[in-house]
Amino acid sequence: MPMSSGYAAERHDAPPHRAESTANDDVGSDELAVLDAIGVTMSLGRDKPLFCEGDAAQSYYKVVAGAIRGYRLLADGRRHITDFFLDGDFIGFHTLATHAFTAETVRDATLVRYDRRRVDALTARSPRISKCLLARVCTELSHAQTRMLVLSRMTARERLANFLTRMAERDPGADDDAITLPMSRTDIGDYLGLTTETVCRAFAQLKSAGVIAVPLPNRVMVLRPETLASLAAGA
Amino acid sequence: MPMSSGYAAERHDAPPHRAESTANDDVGSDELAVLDAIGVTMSLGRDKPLFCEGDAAQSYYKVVAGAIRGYRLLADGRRHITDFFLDGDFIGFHTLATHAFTAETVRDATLVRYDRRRVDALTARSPRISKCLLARVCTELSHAQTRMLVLSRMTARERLANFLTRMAERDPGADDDAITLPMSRTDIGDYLGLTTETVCRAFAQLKSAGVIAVPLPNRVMVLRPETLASLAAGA
DNA sequence: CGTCGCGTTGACGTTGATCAATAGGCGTGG
DNA sequence: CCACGCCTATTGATCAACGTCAACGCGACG
Repeated sequence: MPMSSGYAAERHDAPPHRAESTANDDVGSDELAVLDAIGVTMSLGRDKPLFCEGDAAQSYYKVVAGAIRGYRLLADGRRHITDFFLDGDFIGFHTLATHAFTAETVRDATLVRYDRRRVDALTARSPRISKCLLARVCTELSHAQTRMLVLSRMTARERLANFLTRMAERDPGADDDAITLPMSRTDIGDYLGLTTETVCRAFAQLKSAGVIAVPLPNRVMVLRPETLASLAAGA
Repeated sequence: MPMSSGYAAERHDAPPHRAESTANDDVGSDELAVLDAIGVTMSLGRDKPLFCEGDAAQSYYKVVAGAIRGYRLLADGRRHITDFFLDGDFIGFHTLATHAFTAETVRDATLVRYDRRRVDALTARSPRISKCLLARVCTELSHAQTRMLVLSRMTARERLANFLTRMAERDPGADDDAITLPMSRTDIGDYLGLTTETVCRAFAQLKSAGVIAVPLPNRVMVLRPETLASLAAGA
């Protein structure tokens, strides 16, 4: 029976990013070092496309600064944001012939771009790197399964709590209880399967319950981490 | 702009299973052949566990006959079925140290069980196999992203249409328009993020619209494939 | 023949979506 | 510096989809 306490919904998701410093096998940093020789740095303004769903994959990316959203659309415009990519995250490394989602900047961003052929040549030759790559994709798959549980079975409040918890884990802020959100309420809604208004109301509920404070729309202070965590886990 | 016609929601998901015969690189069948030497066949009755979420992963499986559900639970019992595994599907091959979900039989099933260490030894030595494995996991990830879009943005009717379309693709039945559903309405609901009752009503809607016929609860005839497909794509 | 499990349908409640209006920040131009 | 316009966030009122609770049908099985 899967009944561990605490942050149940995430307990199989080792932080998929910034794992370089803590991974039990230290392959991550090696991968990084090798890739750095290939990468080219670039900058983009807000809402600029990196690539489109269905495009032939020619490059991989790493986020240096800023934020990227990856999303899919239905024919009538309904959108789901698959994931946000923040500082240090890799984009598109698990790609078959074509990209599975569209990626664009949420705000001004600096990225490193890697030529796909050169990376693939490296990974094909090194079992070490390809093992690391496989582990990353597996982690992402586990994360996607967690997100499916969130999207299919959690209330708006729980989804937002889950999102905030995850952002807190990823946020570089020194404080564990202060989160900076680079994306809009609409983006958060499309990430959580909700509308902008419902996201706002969920924020309002968490505020009035004293769980968080929101001094600025993109700034969240966590006042009661345990309450937030148990909401995030669906308890 | 990702705007291709037809089955939009799935257009990046090459059939993740039974791809052995049609894959552009024929690595899949080789992987199969090598593994067959390791596997041990076993049979199970209905609702029997294969492994639990969080268990240390000791075996991988392939479904020979029957159906398996993989699911996750929230603390209060809310369930989401991550995926169904049908004839020919592999289970658990993309696993880190522990299983990311619980797996159990939906009905009587025959499986092949592979010792994890022996498989890992094989894959570690063969770039060919590990490349195939990576491709499979990437395909599954793309599929999971499609499911997130379905769960977050589609109506009950569209979700069911999507599910039926996918089952029709996977179903071994000679007829393209006859689907056998091995799982209960509750299972379908937990797969689609709906309740049993809503699944029933969605079936009723598709029936009264003349899109499908349901001579038996577990038997679905597709009367208007185009209508079903456009619903499944969210058009 | 009775019971059990599952599917189905109906009545009603609740959550979140939709539609609409207001507020607030921020940049631009007067 | 202030006025204006634009964009995003927020709040309110209403609506619809889906969930909940309950009853019933029906086949399987003892």
